[in-house]
Amino acid sequence: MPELPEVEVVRRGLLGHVVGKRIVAVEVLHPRAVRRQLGGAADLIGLLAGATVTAARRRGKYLWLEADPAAAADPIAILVHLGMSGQMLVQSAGAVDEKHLRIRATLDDGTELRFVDQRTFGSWMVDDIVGSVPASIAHIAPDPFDPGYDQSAVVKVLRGKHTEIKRALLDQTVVSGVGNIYADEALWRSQIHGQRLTDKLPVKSLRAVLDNAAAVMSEALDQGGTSFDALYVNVNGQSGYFERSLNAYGREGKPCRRCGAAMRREHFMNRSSFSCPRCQVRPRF
DNA sequence: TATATCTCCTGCGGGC
DNA sequence: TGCCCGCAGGAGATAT
Repeated sequence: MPELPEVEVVRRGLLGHVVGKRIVAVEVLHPRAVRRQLGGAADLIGLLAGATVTAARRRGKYLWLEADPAAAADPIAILVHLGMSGQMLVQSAGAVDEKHLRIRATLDDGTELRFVDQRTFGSWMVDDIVGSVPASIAHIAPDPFDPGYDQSAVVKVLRGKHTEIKRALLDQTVVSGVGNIYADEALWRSQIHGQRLTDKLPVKSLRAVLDNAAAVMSEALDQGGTSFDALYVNVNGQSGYFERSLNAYGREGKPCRRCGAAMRREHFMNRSSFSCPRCQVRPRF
């Protein structure tokens, strides 16, 4: 599942393959892939035709390509969210279409930028850039690798909330980039159960969770991201290796790598959470 | 206003 | 073999 490290791997790939290229044509093969575009597929196609990509940027799990439109105007952002299964692939013209190909952008060097998305949670949209980010993600908080990230400010927000720490970690308006996998990893490293309340946790613990979230995502990035199957790949279709380094996620019943206790799995927010019953004591309410 | 829950979607695996 | 069901989960919409 693409979280910050996986999106960053994709962004870096796009830097080398797409930036500097002009979009010759765009084809939308599934309406859900452009559901965030107010004018629909025709609008997106019209805005992108002839645009030249000038940069590839990211905030949290959102990725965008900055582009100069064909008609003289302000730069636009091609805002991309990979959802659960989105892939941005650079393919040569004539390559066989992927089964779940949703959008095809043909570039002026003959290659194609393809958006492939099995579960259709991902999307593309064209957006205005306000300040330094697309307008529609202005509410998304900086991620731990953003120059504008301020851990003290995040701790202050957490202390002002009355909610569970894992829920807060997944709230992209508090700190962005963290998803279910890295939230579990950060909490395991911090020896804190995800149901502990943010306003009851000491500042030291909140800082530790945020530090560990940044550390685990940094390590994952170094290994090309986390892949469990073919649903996450870089622009060349290759998978990352961080899955081998996970200490919590997906390890139900296996011994905790710190104390040896059997790892548990709990249902939380309609998804699974993995933790150590000995190192991460569940709070009593 | 803040927090919690529901919904969208597809493919896979397990059970019958 | 084929059908049904649960599961995976990001984020916006809706409910409390």
